[in-house]
Amino acid sequence: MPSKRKSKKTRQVELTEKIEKEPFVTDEELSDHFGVSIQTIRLDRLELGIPELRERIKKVAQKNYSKVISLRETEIVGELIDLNLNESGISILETTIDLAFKKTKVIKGHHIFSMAESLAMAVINAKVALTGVANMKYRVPVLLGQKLVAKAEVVNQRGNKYFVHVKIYVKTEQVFRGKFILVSIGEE
Amino acid sequence: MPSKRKSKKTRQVELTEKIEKEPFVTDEELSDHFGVSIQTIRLDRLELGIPELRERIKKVAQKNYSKVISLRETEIVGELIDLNLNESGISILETTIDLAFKKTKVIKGHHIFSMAESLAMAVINAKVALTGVANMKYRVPVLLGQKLVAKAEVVNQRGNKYFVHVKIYVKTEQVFRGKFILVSIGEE
DNA sequence: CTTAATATTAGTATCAGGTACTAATTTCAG
DNA sequence: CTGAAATTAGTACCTGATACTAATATTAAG
Repeated sequence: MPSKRKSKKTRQVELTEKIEKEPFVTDEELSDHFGVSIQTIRLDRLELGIPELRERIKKVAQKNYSKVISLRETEIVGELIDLNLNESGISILETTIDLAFKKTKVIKGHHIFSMAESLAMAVINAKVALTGVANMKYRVPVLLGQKLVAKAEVVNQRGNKYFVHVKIYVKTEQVFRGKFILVSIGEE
Repeated sequence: MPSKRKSKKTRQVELTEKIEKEPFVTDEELSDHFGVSIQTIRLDRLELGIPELRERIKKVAQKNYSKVISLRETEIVGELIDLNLNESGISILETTIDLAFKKTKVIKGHHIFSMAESLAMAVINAKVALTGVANMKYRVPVLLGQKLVAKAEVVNQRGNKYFVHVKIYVKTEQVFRGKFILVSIGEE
């Protein structure tokens, strides 16, 4: 007869899932939920290498805090690895689960777009640049785990308008191309 | 002679700013930084109504945790207010400071793009849709505070390919148009 | 049934980063 | 010089833990 109380293994699997889903749960709540003592929960966490509540909260906070910074402060998606102002630039982006559709593992289009747009803006030597017009094509879907390399070239400049072409590759295959017209904004 | 140590008022202003910028700082670090005792820091926080470190971390975590959910779970940017599957859809988006360049108050292009893309996907009656090709134009910059109305129309369907036009307006002025080709993905 | 191994529970000391409170000391302005 | 404001000190207590020891319960095997 299987005991009412679940086996250690089952409990640990469920515990992992539960904490994954609800990172803000305390050991005490877990102990209630699984009907075991708090010490058992702690032994489980120890065995499974799951950090304590406060550490989990901190992780969530820091992860998203830095994400906010990387999107809002630096305003560039991906890592800038080469830059010749007003000429060209290269950035790379390791695609993570964050950027993909959960079911298909296909990277969402707007992240690819953001990568291209932010690189285009980075190569322009102006305090603030604004996407005026973008004409773009996605060619093949990008899958989770693929490393994206974006190359931007300034092809023309007229007054405060810059024409920038951005191509994104996975290895040698082009997965995206876009033409950006960026307008630099004065200090007024 | 102005004293080396800043006045209470100055300290409290700087303290507020510092915690605003670095929410992960402890009272002890603050006490070092300002050259006052830890008790003074605590009195300051009490007077200013600034919660303790752990509460601050929790807030950051919860705020961003829910943001992540709203972006990853619902997977639609803006609020869907009308939907005729495989025909048309309308969504609205109130532009907030989050979406804008801090200096110019111009809404970043990729948010507008995301709004259009996600609406285009929403109107397709398929489990998962993927942006295959998008051809788009930004027409006028969108400013912080303007309400965006996106209208999507399915103009054609061939097999698993859907052709969707999305136009985004501020009041009666069109600010964006895009043609999306979406490909529905099977269950395999 | 007994025994050994495994799993669980109990209990204690300790920690970080605080709150809440009381009291002493320092600073400064009038 | 004096009194109010500001600062510092110190204590007890809180939560959600870790780290560790020890006792008890459960289970599986012989």
